[in-house]
Amino acid sequence: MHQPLQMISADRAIGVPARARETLFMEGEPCRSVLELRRGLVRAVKFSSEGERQVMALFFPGDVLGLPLAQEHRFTAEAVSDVLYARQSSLEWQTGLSVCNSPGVDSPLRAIWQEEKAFMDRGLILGRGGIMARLAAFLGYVVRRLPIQNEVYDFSLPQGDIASYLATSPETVCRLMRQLRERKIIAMARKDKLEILDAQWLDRLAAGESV
Amino acid sequence: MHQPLQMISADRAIGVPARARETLFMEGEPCRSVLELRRGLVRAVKFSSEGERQVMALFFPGDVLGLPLAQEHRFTAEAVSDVLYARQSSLEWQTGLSVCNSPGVDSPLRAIWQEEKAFMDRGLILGRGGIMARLAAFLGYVVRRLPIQNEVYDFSLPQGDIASYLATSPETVCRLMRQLRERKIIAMARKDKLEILDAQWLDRLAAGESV
DNA sequence: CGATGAATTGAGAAGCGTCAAAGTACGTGG
DNA sequence: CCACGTACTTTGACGCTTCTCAATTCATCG
Repeated sequence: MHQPLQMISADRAIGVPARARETLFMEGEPCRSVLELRRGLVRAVKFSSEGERQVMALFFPGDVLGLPLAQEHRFTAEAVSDVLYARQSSLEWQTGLSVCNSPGVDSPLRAIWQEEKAFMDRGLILGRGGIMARLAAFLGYVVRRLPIQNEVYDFSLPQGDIASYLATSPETVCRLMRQLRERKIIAMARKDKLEILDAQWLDRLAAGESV
Repeated sequence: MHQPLQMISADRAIGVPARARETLFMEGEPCRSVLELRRGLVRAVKFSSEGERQVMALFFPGDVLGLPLAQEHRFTAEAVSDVLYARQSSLEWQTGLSVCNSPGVDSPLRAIWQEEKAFMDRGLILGRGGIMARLAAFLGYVVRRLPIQNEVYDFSLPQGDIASYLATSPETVCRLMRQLRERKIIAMARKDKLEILDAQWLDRLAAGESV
């Protein structure tokens, strides 16, 4: 199932590869290393006490995840698509904390904030009334973080994950996406290609206007 | 409106008082001090880009909030009830970071994680289907963090705040709370006193069983 | 070329939001 | 001490949104 990675050293620059749906680290596991995502999407997953699975956050190229704020990882990280990432030892990272009391903070604190923000962003999105508002806000959010290639975004994110992230059902996600397509607000030439045709309209939907 | 606080020094031990609904710090304001809550409840509020208000997290006695992960505060902190808190200079706190690379981590990192967790907990609650599940999970959560006095919790939290936290309407919160009272799952002798009569049942509701 | 998981679509029912109005608690000022 | 204003809670009625279930089509991979 999960193809074993060959742990070639000296890929600090290039990055370690992982296949779609592979688990990068698991909740509860001791924090051994910090990951910096280079390519692809990673989802943070948590299981509520009753065992229900939830996508709590998404991480994009450039993001750092798995910071050792506690002894153990606070969530499970899974590759959504095929990814490339770099690893750093947690201890190494922690020693980096000592050197950051300079006023120009571009330090580990920034990384912590960036990781935390991913979770807070979901809260902000889930707080909206109406699933269309959530979806529109979500698309706006994702698009701001996704690498763009001539107007088209690489959107290889299963609708099941979107549904879980938005706390709704896959069917609803599908129907609302179709609406957005029919109204020419977005376009999807392929299932994994996203284009925003009318960003303003999307914003208005995110604001809760039914239009 | 906001009674000016007299900034008596040497209340590091006792704590500074603030009245209900007072703003402790505002989003965007530069991080000057870190707060440690001693008594009462504080809510973290954010305004979505369209100006809609959201309660993103709650802080309980013992919690630390306002950590300078960035230059500016990432949310607005408001006293829900009358509160007592201690202040520490942000710079002082930051220098504390340097001294924490020991393995026994009971350091600033723990405080960061605790603050972040408040936001993540909301995400976990909002992820559930059915508002009753959310409310039940919320009550279970709150109760685990609230100081108890012989079986009865001090629950001075307006339903409007609960509604905002749960991303629902105040009316729905009211109706569901009444259901819980009628089913003898909770009891509220007064509006600000909460008692859990059947914790197991509450858990089942939180798990999504309609029962 | 089948097999597996994801996306799609429809129909029906229930949950929940909205609007409107009245009731309650609490602090403030006369 | 009472009257009033403000903020919060409660309740009802109505209708849309969204979930659930089920069936079909579509993609991807072996």
